[in-house]
Amino acid sequence: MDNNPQSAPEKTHLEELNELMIRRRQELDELVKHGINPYPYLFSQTNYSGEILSSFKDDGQQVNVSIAGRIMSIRRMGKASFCHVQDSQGKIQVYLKKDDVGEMYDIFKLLDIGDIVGVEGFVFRTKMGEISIHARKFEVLSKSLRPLPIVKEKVDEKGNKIVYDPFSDKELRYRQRYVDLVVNPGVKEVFIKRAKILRIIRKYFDERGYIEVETPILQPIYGGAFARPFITHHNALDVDLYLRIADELYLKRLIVGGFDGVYEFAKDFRNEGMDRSHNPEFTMLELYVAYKDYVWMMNLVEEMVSTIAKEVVGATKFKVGDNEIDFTSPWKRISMFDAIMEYTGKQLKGKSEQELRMIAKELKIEIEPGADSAAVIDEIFGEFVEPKLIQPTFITDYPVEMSPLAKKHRSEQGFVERFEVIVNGHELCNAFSELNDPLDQRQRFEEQMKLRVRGNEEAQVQDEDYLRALEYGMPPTAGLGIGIDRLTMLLTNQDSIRDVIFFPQMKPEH
RNA sequence: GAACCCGUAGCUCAGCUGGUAGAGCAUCGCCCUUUUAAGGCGAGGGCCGUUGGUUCGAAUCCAACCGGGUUCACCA
Repeated sequence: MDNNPQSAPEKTHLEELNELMIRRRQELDELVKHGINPYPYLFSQTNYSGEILSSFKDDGQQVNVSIAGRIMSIRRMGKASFCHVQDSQGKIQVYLKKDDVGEMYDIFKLLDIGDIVGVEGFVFRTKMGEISIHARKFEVLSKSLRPLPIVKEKVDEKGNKIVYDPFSDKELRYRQRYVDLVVNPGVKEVFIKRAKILRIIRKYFDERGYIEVETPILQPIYGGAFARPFITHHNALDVDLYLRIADELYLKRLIVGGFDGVYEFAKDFRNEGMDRSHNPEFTMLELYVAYKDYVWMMNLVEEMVSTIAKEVVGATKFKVGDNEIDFTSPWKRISMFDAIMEYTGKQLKGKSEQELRMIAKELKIEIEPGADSAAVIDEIFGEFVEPKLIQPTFITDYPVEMSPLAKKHRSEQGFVERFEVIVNGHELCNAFSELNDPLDQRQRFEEQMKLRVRGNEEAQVQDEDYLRALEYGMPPTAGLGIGIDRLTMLLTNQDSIRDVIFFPQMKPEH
């Protein structure tokens, strides 16, 4: 081994090489000197760790296998060694002895935790009882040049796993998710469940004949939600464009165009604060179905979410944090004002902005001077009701000022046909009977413009093309939006949105 | 945006009544052909987040900045 480097340590883009990294580069050179290609092209793996472990029988029959994966631990004992190799299904122990692999044993000495190898051999059970692969051959498939965090595990007498020195630094875990995924097996599980949730929803909608569509992310006018947008610029057209905050108005244009049901898993972007339940880009599922109303949509949501829970968690009743949540239908349905009445004893129906402000004062809630009555009501609801709603609950019938895209209530003056589902104290989805009266819609936009003048940066912007579409005629339509990240948080029992997004937004590293 | 907490070896952490750095794992050398948090003996490894200040002397005290976490605000 070359122990006197002639030149100063080279640098990567991120940092100077430390001892461990220099060491691994030297081993890489050694491998090449031995005629080994440390980065070959192919390996024909025919088995996976999980499948080998579950199908093993102690019947003396020799079963030959070939696996590929990353070395996660090594125990060297002179002329024989054990290591654990991790593939997509988990880990399996590999036993190598010099008598069996010959010259290659010297190559194995040049390998480290983190290197990717292919192993051929037969399955056996060790004296200590662990099902393992007795290697006859192995191949280097990729030499790792960086030390992986070392996480050790021990299984106690009761079969519980004790983890020593877990890789737990959240900053490193999020910035280097690839490392997190390698050493923290639970992380992968969450994302596999996330994929499963998407698959189930897709299947559920496709079976009903709804069409999955794609609509613009770059929009000349942003709309469909209350939020501040990201702005970007298109050079060739020399126009500013907005990253969408919602795809609602485009999906409804498609309903005008004659689709009876459309949905999109949309990455939306909102230029706002970040916290445990907000990432600047997030995934929203929106669905629009013609000739249906919000009552119909409530039934769909109830059925679909409990179906997802059953398939992903295996039950409709399960623990999320400290709470046991029961998605079994039917869920409670209560109007927004009745819910406020229930939790505060205050009746808000028919109250003016002044009266609402008085009530807020009695409840000791601070209200910003620029707030309109809708904002006051929402503040009261958010403070006193939402956090108390643990079991899935439909909150229905919102004041018209809060919902400029929702249709007027068929019987309650001043309200719209809208519902949200609140679970575990957080909004899970939002839906309404869509406003399809173009004249009413124009008035609602005008109300929003007035709010904007009053200083509300999040008030919605008038979209003339959308109004034109409505003027051609949109059928009665039910619409729904579900936050996929939040749904995933619930079903995987994660309390931070960063744990259900592979690469959450972070400040630049340098 | 605000408050509080944190930043020491590749990883997980100790050291913080100021005297210039420590453990376990990982790494290196020797021994070890069924081990498993393998073991035994020995060794190396640090701009103590950055920049200033106080001091004879700072990982330790102070300030600013950078990054992270938590809570609150915002996100209806």
